[in-house]
Amino acid sequence: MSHLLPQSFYARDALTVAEELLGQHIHAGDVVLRITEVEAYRHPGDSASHCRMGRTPRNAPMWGPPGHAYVYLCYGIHNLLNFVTDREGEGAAVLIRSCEPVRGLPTVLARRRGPNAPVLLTGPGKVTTALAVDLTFTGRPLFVPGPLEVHEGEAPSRIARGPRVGVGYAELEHQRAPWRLAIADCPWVSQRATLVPDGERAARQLSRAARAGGRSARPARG
DNA sequence: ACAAGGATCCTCT
DNA sequence: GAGGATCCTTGTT
Repeated sequence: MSHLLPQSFYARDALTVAEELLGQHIHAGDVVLRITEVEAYRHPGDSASHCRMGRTPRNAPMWGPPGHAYVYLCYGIHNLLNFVTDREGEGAAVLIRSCEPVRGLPTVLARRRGPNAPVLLTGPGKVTTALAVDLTFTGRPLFVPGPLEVHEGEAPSRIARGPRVGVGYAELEHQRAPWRLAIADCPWVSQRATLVPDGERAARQLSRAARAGGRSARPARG
């Protein structure tokens, strides 16, 4: 028996919700996926967010009450799944980027085209394909019984952070913000090279300084 | 009404 | 590592 996350879970800052979404389970029909990688799109003033231009018909769910899905079409091809956070009237959400299969693997494989193996669920377009989530899911609540639910899963032992992917159009500050979060040392994560596990940033700076012969280490990035 | 470009994925070199 | 697929949203004329 698993437990639906309440709407209050989502009624917080997107970065906090993103962190706590890692390890939780998405239920859609017979498929259950464990969330392994997310990105926070924050309110206010996040120039990488779809809400950067204010309220529009497409991003309306992001401004609505928390705990609802926001699904949009990316590059004319992929449906990307977000969970709305913060309060009604604030445009913020968490993008679900990667998952680990928990149940319904045959269904997931049947929905998939292309190679399987480690890239099966690493990337936001693949997650929606596996869940059969499309644009009709936008605005739907996640905290009541229905076709798309989020349940309590297993919290990760360690988290890694890095810059968000594909936001080159944003201001530098928001390109670099470490608002992509993933379960550390988890194979079900995309673009792992740019992620740093919590607690290792200081260690990396030290070793970099050592390699540079103790001379001027460059200032930390981000 | 028009043009531009995108929170990606896959294939091929 | 580069490019094409593919179409909707958005801002501009």
